[in-house]
Amino acid sequence: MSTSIPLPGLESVAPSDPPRRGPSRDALLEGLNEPQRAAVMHEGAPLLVVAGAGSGKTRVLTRRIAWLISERRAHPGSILAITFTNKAAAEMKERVEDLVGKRARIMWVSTFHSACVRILRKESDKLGYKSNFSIYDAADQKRLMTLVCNDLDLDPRRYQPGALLHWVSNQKNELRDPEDATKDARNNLEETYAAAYTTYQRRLREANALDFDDLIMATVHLLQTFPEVRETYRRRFRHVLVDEYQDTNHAQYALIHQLCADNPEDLDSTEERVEPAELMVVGDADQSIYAFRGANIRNILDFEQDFPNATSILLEQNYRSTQTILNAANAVIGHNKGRKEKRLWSEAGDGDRIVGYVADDERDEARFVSEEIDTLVDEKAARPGDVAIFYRTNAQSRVFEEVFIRTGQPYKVVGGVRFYERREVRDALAYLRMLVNPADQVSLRRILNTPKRGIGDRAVACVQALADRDRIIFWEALQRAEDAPGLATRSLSAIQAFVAMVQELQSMVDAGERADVVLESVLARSGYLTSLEESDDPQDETRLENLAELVAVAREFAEDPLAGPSADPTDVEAGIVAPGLADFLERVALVADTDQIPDDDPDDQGVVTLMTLHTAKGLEFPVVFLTGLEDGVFPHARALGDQPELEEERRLAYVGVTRARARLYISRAVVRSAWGAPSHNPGSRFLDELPVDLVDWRRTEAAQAQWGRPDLSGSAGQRLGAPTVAGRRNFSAAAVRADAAARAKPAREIPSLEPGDRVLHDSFGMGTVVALEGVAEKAVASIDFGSEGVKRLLLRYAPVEKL
DNA sequence: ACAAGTTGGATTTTT
DNA sequence: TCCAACTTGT
Repeated sequence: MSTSIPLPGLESVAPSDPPRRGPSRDALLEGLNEPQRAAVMHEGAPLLVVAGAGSGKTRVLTRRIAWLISERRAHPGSILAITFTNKAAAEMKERVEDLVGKRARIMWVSTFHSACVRILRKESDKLGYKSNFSIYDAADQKRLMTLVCNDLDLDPRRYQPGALLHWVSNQKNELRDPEDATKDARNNLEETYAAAYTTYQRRLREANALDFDDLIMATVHLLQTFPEVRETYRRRFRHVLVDEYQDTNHAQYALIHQLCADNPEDLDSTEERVEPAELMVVGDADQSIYAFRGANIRNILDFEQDFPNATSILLEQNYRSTQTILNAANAVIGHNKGRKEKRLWSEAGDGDRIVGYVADDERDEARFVSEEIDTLVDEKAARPGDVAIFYRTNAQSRVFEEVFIRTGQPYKVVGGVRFYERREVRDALAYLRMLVNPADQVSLRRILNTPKRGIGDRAVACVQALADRDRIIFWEALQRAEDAPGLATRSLSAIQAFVAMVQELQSMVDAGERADVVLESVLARSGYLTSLEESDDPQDETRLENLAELVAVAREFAEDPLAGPSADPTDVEAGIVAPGLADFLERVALVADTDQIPDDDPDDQGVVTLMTLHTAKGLEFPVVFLTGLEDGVFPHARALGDQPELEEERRLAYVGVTRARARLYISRAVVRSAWGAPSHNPGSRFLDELPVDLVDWRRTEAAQAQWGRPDLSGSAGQRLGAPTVAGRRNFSAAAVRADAAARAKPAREIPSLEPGDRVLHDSFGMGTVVALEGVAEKAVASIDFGSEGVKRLLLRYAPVEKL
């Protein structure tokens, strides 16, 4: 392929010499402000770019990479750029390619996870994995952890797989392996958790599988344990750039540190010491909204301590929004403590005031939004495609969808149930994964009896017993099922038919058959398609469509190897590897939905976009509706009593506000039905943090009160008063009544509690109330359950009984 | 072995 | 309210 990689022999053919083929110096700096230029041109010491919302950080990143290549003669292969999403990676790559041409293709522009997988596939044997390892996502993890809980005979009420996994994830993010966790367990609970972690990890290894967190942790361990491997990559990557640095966790920080720090302490052979790579990280602490997933905001706040002699550059000029919107954002985020001061400003002028609306209930809120969109469109002030509606939780999208369906307004919901999480898609992928990696027990077990082929629990138990007895993996035991004691003849023949089918499919894979071809065979041979076609369930028709879609995705992949960010273009261009089934699976595991990524699709100009605030990060819209601004909804109820969590909610509000270019609407509902029962919500505290003169309130609570307050004198009022009165004296009667109510209806009376009260919880046992917050429906109690720890429980639902 | 019924649980989620 | 995971019944 005739690329622009400088090859001495070919240079004379092209009259223009290679460096000049790139953009000129001036072109690379054109349209950048002073600090942006400084960031692009910076040389040497580690650099932190604090990039406020809309301050052009992607621009800085892409221009800098282009600058490194064309002005500083960096080899594109020596550049490692890390982003958080594949979409961002693809976009960055494309933009750099636009600037410097095809040679940009051999850069590593990828997510942390993709980069780690690429390293691990090469080096997996050093860690005792085979290079065809599976990558487990959240659903696989949960399944595996459920198996572990069964193994260990853990009471599923006290030890939920979800909670265990969360804990394990935290351990991995902190780079703590099962031994560390076991060693440091300080009580019964932690010992059990550590035991679960140990078993979970053992089973992952047996399945030749790594979960998402492992990908990072294993890579760090690899670099720490094998200095020669680390030096290879340190020599290779001369420039490392990290986007969204505020969202990195400790393991990711350690990875960067391994690659870029000046003094990896554990490196003793000084002779081979390589100069550290040049590091630039870009981020905004105010947009850190993933702490709940292990992101550590300290990484960015402490950058200058972590990397001595680091410099930082602050980007405060915003190119997206009006000053009114920025003032609102600045005011809200200013309420967070301990942040580095940063004030966004814009040359765009003040623009329109923010429009506020207090609705009677969530339907009224949706109606308001819908009518307002109509007005904007009628006045030609905006197209529907310019409009986005944000909410805190996915469940809130429903009302908007209902209204839009009624009014005929086209819309799309981004997020929610994702393509790769659909049952049929997961089933199909499980087939493919077990073909590539038969040790992958989670996948194998998933499809063993899907569609139904008469291999039930009983049969599985017999085979498992054989596997345990002879210390072989489950798949091997299946192949020798005739040796399994106690297996019914019928089950045996079903298993043998299954094994024969799998072996036949495996031979296709071994022959290097394309992913789409294998997939189609799987669907046909397994009887999966037939079972869906024969079903009367109307849902199964959609399932068939989804599978057809999956086949199409596989076909596209098989025919377009370069499209995959995880494919190594160096190898592909050299013709070393053709993308196979394993590559397809890797791509599917690491790349989130392609079909739900919102971009500037011209078809979507007539379509309103709905999404959660988290999904909105990184996007921008001319018109934004920020809805559900109620204490308990946004900020979320679980954050109300917790300062750090409340600050994260506030950052979320900051993210939401700063998505808007020209027009921002904020709204809330006085009454909102959640899970059936209506509840009366006070306005979000974030509303009070907005300067009053910025908001034009179209309707206020006082105004809506005049229309009659249907709910206040009735049930809501009683709910407020009753528990307090019922408390103390009459508690047993109250408890009985609450119990009866709980049985009859999901909504039940709330036990009235005070700090110091003893309570009994269905699963946590005895506890002592330590704190209370919120009233009525939203009353939340912090209860100390001794060895179970302190839990925060929403009393409306928590199964607690006052003693 | 599987289908139907019951219960409990319920943020956000780039990978 | 709504969905998924369990239990029960055939």
